Parts: sequence; C-alpha cells; structure tokens
Amino acid sequence: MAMARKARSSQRREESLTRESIIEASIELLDSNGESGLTFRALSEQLATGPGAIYWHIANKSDLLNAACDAIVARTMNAPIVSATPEATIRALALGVFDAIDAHPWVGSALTRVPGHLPMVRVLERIGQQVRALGVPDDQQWEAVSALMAYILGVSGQNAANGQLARTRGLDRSDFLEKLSTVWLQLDPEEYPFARSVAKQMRDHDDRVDFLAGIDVILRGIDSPRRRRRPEH
Amino acid sequence: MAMARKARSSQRREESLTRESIIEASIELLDSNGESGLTFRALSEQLATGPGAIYWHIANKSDLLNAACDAIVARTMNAPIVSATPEATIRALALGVFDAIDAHPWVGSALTRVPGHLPMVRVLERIGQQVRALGVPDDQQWEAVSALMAYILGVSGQNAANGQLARTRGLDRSDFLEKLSTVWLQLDPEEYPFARSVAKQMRDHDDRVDFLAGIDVILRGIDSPRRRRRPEH
DNA sequence: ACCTGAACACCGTTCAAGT
DNA sequence: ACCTGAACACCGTTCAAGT
Repeated sequence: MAMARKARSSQRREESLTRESIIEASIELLDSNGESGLTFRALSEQLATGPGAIYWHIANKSDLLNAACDAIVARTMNAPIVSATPEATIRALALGVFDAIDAHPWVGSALTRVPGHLPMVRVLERIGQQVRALGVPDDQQWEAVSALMAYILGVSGQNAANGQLARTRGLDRSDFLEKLSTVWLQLDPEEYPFARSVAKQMRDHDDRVDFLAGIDVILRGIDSPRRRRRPEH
Repeated sequence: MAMARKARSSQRREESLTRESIIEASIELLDSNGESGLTFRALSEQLATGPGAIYWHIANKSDLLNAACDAIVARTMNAPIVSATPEATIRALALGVFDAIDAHPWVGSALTRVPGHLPMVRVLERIGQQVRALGVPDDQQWEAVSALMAYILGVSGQNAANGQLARTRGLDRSDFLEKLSTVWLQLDPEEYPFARSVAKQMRDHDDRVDFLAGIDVILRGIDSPRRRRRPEH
C-alpha cells in the first residue's frame, strides 16, 4: 500500500507546485475521502512534496477549503443554461446547485461557513438576475432572492448531509430513508403525530422532485399579491 | 492562571459526574468559545476530572455535540406559544429557532449535520402540526413542511455564520454588513449588476424582519392554489 | 523564489491501573 | 461501577535550513 506512492500519485510530478494544482488535488481528496480526508499530510503526499511547501501557495486550511469550494461553484454557475422563462431558468440554476452539492457534499458546509463571500455571490447574482427578469419590484427583490438562496442552500446541504450519513453507515440513499422512516414510525404517537403521519411519504419520496416543488412554492409566494403593501394593480 | 482551577471551576465539584452535567458544561464551553472551544481536555478541566472519565458517560464527540444540540432545541421547542392563528404560531416557532441558533451558533451546524434525528424531528413536529391546522391537504403537507424547515434552518444557520464571522474579525453585526456591502459595491458592474444593486439594501436590513418576510413568502406559496393538481374548490 | 522536513502545540480516543 | 492519567496516532502550522 505504501510502495511507489510518490512516483505514481500524479502525472505531473515533475512540474512545480501551483495554487491551481493544490486546489485540484484538494478537490480530489475531498470528493473521495470526505471533509476529514483533506489534510496537509495527505495533500503533500499526493503532490509529492512536504507539508510546509503548500503554505507557500496557500494561507491556511480555510483558505484552501474556500478556494476548492469556489472552484466547484464557479464551474457550476458558468455552465450555460437555455430556458424559455425566468422561472425555468431559476429551476435549472437551483437544480445545478443541488446536483453540485450532491456530488461534492463538502461544498455545502463550506458554502454556509463563509456567507457573503465570492462563491455565494456567484449564485446570488445569477438567481437575482432572473428574479429581476420576473418583474419583481426593486424593493422586493432582496427578500425574494434571500428566500430562494436560503431554501436552495438549505435543502441542498441537508440532502448532502443525508447522503453522507447514509454512506458512513454503509447504506445507499433509499435504504437510509427506509431506516429513518421506520424510526419515525416508532415515535410516541401522542407526542409525534405529524412526524409519524409523514414518515411514509418520506420513505419513497424523490429528493429532486421535492426540491423543485419547494422552489415552486416560493416562486408562487413571490408572485402572489401582498396583503396590503401594493394597493391594487 | 493555572492555580486553584479544580477547586473553583464549578459549584458541584464533590458531586459525581453525570451525562447531564457533562452536557451542561459542554454547552457553556460551546457558547463562550465556539465550536472549537469544545475539547475533551477543556471539558475535563472544567469538570475537574480526566479526559477518560467522560467516555464512561458519553460515546464520543459527535454524541456529545448532538446531545448538547438536542438540549437547546428541546428547551426552545417546549416553550409554550400562544397565538391566534396557525400562521402566527408558525412565525413564532420560526423566530424561536432563529433566536436559539443566533444565541448558540454551533447549534446551526450541529442540526444540519445529522438530518432526520431527534432535534430536527422536534422542530418538524411542531411546524407540521400547524401546517395541518392551516388546512393544507394531506398530500401536500410534506412538501410544505420541507420547504419551511429548509428555509428556517437555512436562514438561521446563515445568520449565525454571519455573526460568527463578524466576531472572529472583531466587528459587530452592523459593521460587518457595512464591510460586506462595500465589498459587493466594488464588484465588476458587468459581471455582478444584481449583487451591486442589492448591496445597499443588505447594509441596513434587519435580519429578523427579512426572515419573517421570507416565512410569509412561503406561507403565501403554500396557501395559493396550484396550477392544476386540485381541480376547483 | 520556492521547497524540505523536523518540531511544536495541539487534538480525539484508548486502556491499564486504580478505587 | 466509576474514575485516573499516561500513551497513541493523529492534526494544522511554523521555521531554520536548503536549492
């Protein structure tokens, strides 16, 4: 297991270390071994160098994690989307984030750890432009986009956490939901009537379909008239 | 600094260690020193014992964090709420979670790390009962509650992350938002027109007010008729 | 300018030994 | 049954020394 590690670990080995190659290797480690898989020792081994060398290109671990996160988000948000309506584009963008976080669960926690930073702004910008295109008045745009962002990042993060939790227990997603469902069904009927009643729906739901349904709930809410703030037309 | 630590650290010192006292001490450490402040060494020092002793009562660190998280959530969700309508109760519940996570930022990340577990079910149950009281049809309850939960946990978590990030930089919340706003205003106008346009709104917004506005967006969405799923009445 | 790798000050967790 | 505290196998980060 320990033989020829340095020689085989990567095709670049003779090229000098760059910030980009470090970030690329970090993403590989995070994807294959999870958040705890990214260590300076594992990273320096994969890059055939010493731990200290990395600090020449990267400030510290959180800098590294943010850079890796931004690389994924930038790729996702730069993908071109062709849709007929702003609503459809919002759904496509939301699904893009959902799938990216599903594929790279560590992005979910990294994103929420540094709110307001570049990766989050990339998403906010694209959603915001569509909310504008939707014709939402200026003074309600912030509220609408905040709600959408919170929902998208919230659900995506939870979905990814579900997947990770399932993986650590050696189950696939549907087995995990099955297990969770039976746990909920065993809750005290007096105290948890609602959780019990939705346990069955939870068992065989489709995360992506539910996610899009929630997006539609919010889009309807944005669309539908306020109680009193806007007089009539 | 190191003198008389054991003798003074707590009023219970002669009483034996219990799971409850360990959890209580953990909450204190987490509240005062953040997520990284909870270590078995700091904890055992505060409890005037050795690190190993804690393992007699607690399985491991994640068990400990979950227990601390559940203690906070249970307190919050067991607080009685008197409201005239289901909508008002949902707002009160949402605000309760928001404030609890604001006061104990570590609860935000702990909650989302183990989806579907007891702390989350406590919240889901109370929200769910109100969604039922709202008259939402059975087959749409899961969707409605999912959307609300994702939004509530999403925004609360981000708000708490904001506060933490501000604190690590020695700023209070409004100074932090001010700083963030000016950063957004310096973004490339071609690439980030929307982020720039909402930067000013973000600077002097009230997180709690925005949060409730988002809840109302979702409540309106839940309320308003579907495109075709329900024929007419 | 960039890299090396030993060293420092931490972690969570275990476990023989005590009471 | 419950506690002690040394020991183990890790961390992130620093820094003198090399090229």
